[in-house]
Amino acid sequence: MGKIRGSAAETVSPAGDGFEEAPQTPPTETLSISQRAMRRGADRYLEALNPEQREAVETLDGPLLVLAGAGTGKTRVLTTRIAHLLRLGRAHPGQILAVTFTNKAAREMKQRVSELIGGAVEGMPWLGTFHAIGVKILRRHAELVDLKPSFTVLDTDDQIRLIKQLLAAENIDEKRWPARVLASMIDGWKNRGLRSERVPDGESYGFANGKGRDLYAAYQRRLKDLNAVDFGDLLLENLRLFQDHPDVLARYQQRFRYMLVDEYQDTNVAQYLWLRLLAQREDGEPQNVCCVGDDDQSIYGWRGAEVDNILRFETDFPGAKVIRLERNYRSTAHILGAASGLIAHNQGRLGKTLHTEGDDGEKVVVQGCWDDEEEARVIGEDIEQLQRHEHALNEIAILVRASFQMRAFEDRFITLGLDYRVIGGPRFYERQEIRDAIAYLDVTLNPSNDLKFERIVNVPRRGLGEATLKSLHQLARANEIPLTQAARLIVETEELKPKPRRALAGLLADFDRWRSMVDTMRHTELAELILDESGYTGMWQADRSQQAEGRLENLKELIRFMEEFDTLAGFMEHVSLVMDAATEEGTDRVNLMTLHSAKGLEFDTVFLPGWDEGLLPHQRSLDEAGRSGLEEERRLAHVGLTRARKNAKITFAQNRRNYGMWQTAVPSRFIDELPHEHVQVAEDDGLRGYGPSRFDSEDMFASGNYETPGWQRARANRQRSGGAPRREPITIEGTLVAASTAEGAGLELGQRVFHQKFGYGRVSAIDGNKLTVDFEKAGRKKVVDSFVERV
DNA sequence: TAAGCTGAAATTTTT
DNA sequence: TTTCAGCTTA
Repeated sequence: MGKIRGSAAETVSPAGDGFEEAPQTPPTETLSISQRAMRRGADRYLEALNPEQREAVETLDGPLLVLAGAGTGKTRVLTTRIAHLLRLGRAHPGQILAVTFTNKAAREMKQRVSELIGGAVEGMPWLGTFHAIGVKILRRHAELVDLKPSFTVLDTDDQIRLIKQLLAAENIDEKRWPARVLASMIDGWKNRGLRSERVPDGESYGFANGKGRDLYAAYQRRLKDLNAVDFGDLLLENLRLFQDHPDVLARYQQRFRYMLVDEYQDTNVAQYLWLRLLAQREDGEPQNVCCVGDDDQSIYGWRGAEVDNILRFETDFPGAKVIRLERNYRSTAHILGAASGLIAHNQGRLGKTLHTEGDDGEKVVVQGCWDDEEEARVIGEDIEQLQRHEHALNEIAILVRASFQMRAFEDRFITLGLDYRVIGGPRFYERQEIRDAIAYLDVTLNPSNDLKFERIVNVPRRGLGEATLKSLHQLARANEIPLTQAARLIVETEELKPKPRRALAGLLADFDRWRSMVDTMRHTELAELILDESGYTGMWQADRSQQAEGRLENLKELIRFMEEFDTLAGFMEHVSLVMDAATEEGTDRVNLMTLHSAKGLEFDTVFLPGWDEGLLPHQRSLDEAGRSGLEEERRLAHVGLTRARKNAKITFAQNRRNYGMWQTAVPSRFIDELPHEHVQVAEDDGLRGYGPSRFDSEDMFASGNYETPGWQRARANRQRSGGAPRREPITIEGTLVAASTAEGAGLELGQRVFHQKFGYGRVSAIDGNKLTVDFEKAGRKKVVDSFVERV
């Protein structure tokens, strides 16, 4: 994982080592002896802040919005503020509510607070993600919302499986109305704080001709039956709890004397409502709520985040103070200038002007490429160049808009032997083997968890297929009992054939045995035993596919992770909410990730490939959300640029393969929105022109309309290597040893081919690497083999 | 039950 | 083009 760095002004020593007396503190008599003793540590941490940061830390009463631009020390303000509250004795750790979006952010905040206050205060119980805090509150009052305190939190897989069952029960064609579509609709409604009865008609009609709302309601009923909630419910049920039980709400309002919210621009409606309920005090006490965010970094609108929440803050919280952090400690003036100039094109923003006192640095480089392969090649070469100048690979990142872009880079880096790591992707907990393992553990503890039982009943294969499961379901539904119980009954009957019957009985006996060991055996050992005896480990050991080894490794990692908990139940409680991908650090590698997952990170050098119209901004964003979509894409571009400390390079490709079809791409409009004074257009150094580019000009540029600006640029930058796409020229340490020939490319007379300019056609003559092709639309043309693809 | 086939879809991702 | 899910066939 790329390191999250603090701002450049990271010079604070852990508080507690200073001797200065605090300049302004509350009356000493209100503090305990230990607090007074702690206070001798003084306010050195405040002196390390700039005036705006300091104001944000010291404005303790009333609503406060801190607009913290990229690299302006946002996390430091939040953590210092918490430390300050504690140091002044304004609140006990248990009276501060601090919410983040990710576990990572929560962990980091804990870490930094405890560094600031010298580790003297035990962990803050109410510092965590919205969801983690939501679970905590919900467990305490579960009965008030028709749940048992032991409720389980469903993951996405379980959700889908459950919805599939509902659709089947309603005889809804899953092809036309896929379960995942309904799942994401329900998710969207929950993000907006909507319970089924309040789903608007129009939206209800969006699924299965008006069954949307009813299915949502049925889904919720099933959840209650299962004593389960999904992620969205964690907040929604909190809202219900607070709304229906004002006394409970009042207790939390009084408890949380100070509230802090990180990444406020990412909050959705439900989270916003939740915060408002907690902050809205009727007893006349001030609403000490401090939200920190940056409207220019709001990039999660598509999953329910409402930029409006941050834009509306002053209306929502009358008398709110707004403090802008605009002093950037991260990037050079050129990078900042480019980013600021770009984001200034957005309309709906509160407006900030980032500035730095640092060097101008290098201008942002822009370079056009022929296609994505060349893009990868150019960037690969740049990286090798940087490497020769001892630039750490860890400090280089390639930020792409969509993950399919990564492939070209991975291919290239593998050929170059350049170490890289991919950040993001499927998270640890989401991996199949991890979910399977957890399902085994879950059923061991909780035999009535039907969804988990179904998941693993035939993994590894035990001959318990569709037919068996169907009988089980029938019996379970008829008697309203969990599947495992139905299984117990059914093995006593003649209903199943001997084979499945024996298999099922065996599995039940296994679970019983494992369950009997829960209290006596160490939970990590038990987990290993279960995975072993169930045949699950064996299944992957027998699997000779490439990924099998990694999966076994992940299972071991899971056991290691369990060590951090005392009991199996304790582990299960947290596993769905608090398990991140374990990213190795340590080795020096180039970082490859999406723009989304780059938020919050920073690197010396950042490459931003794929600034093509349609990719960034993404076409789908434009289609679905119009101007606000465009603005979110622009913010994404802005996030990308502001990740760079020293160097940023933007590239675009003139040809991109979209689902197999070559398409001519146009440079992103964002490129032309960058201020000229901060940008340098890369010149072709002529060194890269190997391969067919030496001799294909006569064909490529002799005829036809090649005078468009795009083609002119393409010509200026032409560095195409030999070989049809996906077929690298054979090189030994960069020396071309075998250029493509028509024969080598497997072309023969009559072969149907595709050309990005002329379309489809058939080869009518071959002369070395030059082909004569009869194109279906463009007629007979002479082209170089490397410009066509076999189809 | 399991491999092979066919057709549709194809951003971004956290909890 | 690739991937993946669901369906068909051995």
